[in-house]
Amino acid sequence: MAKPKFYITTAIAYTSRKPHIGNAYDIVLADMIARYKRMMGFDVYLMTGSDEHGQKIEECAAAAGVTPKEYVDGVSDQIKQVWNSMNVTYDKFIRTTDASHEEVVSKIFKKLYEQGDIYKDEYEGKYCVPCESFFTPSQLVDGKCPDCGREVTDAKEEAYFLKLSKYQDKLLEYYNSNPDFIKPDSRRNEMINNFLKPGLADLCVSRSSFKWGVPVEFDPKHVIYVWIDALSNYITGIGYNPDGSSETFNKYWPADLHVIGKDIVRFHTIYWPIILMALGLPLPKQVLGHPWVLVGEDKMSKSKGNTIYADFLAEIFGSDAVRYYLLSEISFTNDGSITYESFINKYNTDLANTLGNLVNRTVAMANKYFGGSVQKGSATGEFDAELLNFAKTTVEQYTTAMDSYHNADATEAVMNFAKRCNKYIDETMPWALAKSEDGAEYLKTVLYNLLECIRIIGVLLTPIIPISAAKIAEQLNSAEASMDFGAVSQFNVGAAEPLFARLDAEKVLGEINEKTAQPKEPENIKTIAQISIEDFAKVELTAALVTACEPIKKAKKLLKLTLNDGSATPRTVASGIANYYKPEELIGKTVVVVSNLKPAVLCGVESNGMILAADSQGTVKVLFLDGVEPGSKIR
RNA sequence: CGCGGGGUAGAGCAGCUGGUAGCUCGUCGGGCUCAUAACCCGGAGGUCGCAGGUUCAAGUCCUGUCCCCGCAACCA
Repeated sequence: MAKPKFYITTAIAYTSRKPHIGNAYDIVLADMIARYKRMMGFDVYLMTGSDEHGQKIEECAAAAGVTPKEYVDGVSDQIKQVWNSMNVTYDKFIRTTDASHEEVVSKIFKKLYEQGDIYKDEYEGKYCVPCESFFTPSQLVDGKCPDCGREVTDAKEEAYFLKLSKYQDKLLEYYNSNPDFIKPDSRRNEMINNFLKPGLADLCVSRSSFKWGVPVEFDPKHVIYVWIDALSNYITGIGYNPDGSSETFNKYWPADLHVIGKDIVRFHTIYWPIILMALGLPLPKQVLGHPWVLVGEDKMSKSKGNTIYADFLAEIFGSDAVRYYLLSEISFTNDGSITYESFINKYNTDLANTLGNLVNRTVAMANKYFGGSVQKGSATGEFDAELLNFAKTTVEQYTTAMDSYHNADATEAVMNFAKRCNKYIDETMPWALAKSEDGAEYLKTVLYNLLECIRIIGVLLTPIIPISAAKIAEQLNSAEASMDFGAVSQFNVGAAEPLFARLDAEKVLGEINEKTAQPKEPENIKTIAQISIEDFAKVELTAALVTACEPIKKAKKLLKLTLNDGSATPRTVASGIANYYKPEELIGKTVVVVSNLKPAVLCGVESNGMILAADSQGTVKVLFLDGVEPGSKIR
């Protein structure tokens, strides 16, 4: 019988910058699953890749002074390099700039258009004439163009839309008949309650505000937007073609699992299935929205300067250690966190002490007492049964956890087993047996039991830490892949080599500090275009006394301020400083207000102007004036 | 406002269908010496956010409430 197939994908990484360890978690997790499935006899196809189109790329490229293509070539290589540093085994790395991908995306778009699932309509938005750009109201900065800061006008632009509404009921049906479609369950509820129940609005699937993308073939001033372009990689990468797909496609589609971050669950469980339904293709069987890797308590971000890169860690600790950390620390539903300290700590306790030391002491004893050659002895002891039972239970727990992608639980089960083995050594005291007259026979049994258990541990760890698992097999001199105790009856072990050397935390942290302490990057003060004095004169700044201040109920970040700006009528201003100031701290103070700012409605409150404040070291400081008459002009 | 997830020993977390509260690290004490100052055992430390309720019995179910984190809508 042919092997059952298993097609698994990761999210494709966006090529705006080098991926951090959170992005790398995606591929590590997928690789672990892929390796596990292969071990369990599946014919696995793992696809990953990079998402390389879009306005942001265009901007990044311009900033770097290269063409978009040159830019994405560079970042795409970086992505591969990071992926490779994690020792992952993908079958294909697709790039959305691959000619084969672009061609099929273009065809998909055309097909959907021709069958009426995509239609042309007008997209209403705000338009900035000098920038020739459209923005949604939420993209605007201060009600103005986010790029140049100039006024925007209401305008319409033609664009293409995908009929999501048409497939909504069908999608809900799919959810209902496939309760495991979205994992974890909480994400599924979120999709149903937040998006499906309220009803889906048709999705705008083209842009004309930038050029870097796949052009709409029959209307080339439009470019196909990320939804159809990026999501389609899962089928184009294995050879889908509306005019006739490849054998690979026919064999592997539908995907058995899309591994993605929790932030993009919506795209994969609503837009993507609908695109597929429109194409008449079967839907993926499951989407796994994994949690995030936080640095300490924070989301990783370049602006916070707390980015940690997988390849950097791998350089210092080795790829297995990084894989181990990610796969044991990030649970199924909750975000995990990483710091260098916790990394070193986990490395020492789990990998060096529990696992490495177990292997080392056992192999050393096998060599010392039996010259490396060990088979089961005829004597047995009181502690054996429990150990063997533990082995069996561990395998069960492990496979259950792995089958449902609970990697942290699986890892923990294996580590507990290693601990149990360490305990067994203390219970049986092999060194004492070696000294006693009649202990030799049982000593043999003890070491045999340990070696078999370690062999199983190695097998179980193969998908998680493949290199170390191979080293274990090498030291035991056994390639047996069975998870059953007793599959090997005779060992001829090699020399004992430490698997993981213990780390001196202080020393390593010091080294890391040295390496990460970069020559201070030129301050990220955004250099925006210079303005003339006339431009500045357009801004009216006025001193104003805060006469009242209260939180805005619906808002989290906003305070509503009532100001005396010297005029007869009180001025109301909303300000996003609720996290930094209490209302009573502001009342009675004099602040600087941009008084000729166009009014805007925020959370139901009309705001007339904005208060000046400084972003400083992650907090916000409002500019206060002392002893200035309300209404005074500021220049 | 809404949606999702949390609030359990010093820190980080498990606790599924209700029945003596567990794990890892840290800490204190003991043991062992095969091993990578590793390994094993034991102690201390929690009124399981708060308040009610159901029950013979509740972190575990119900109601209310407070706080935290994400998503979404607003950081003018």
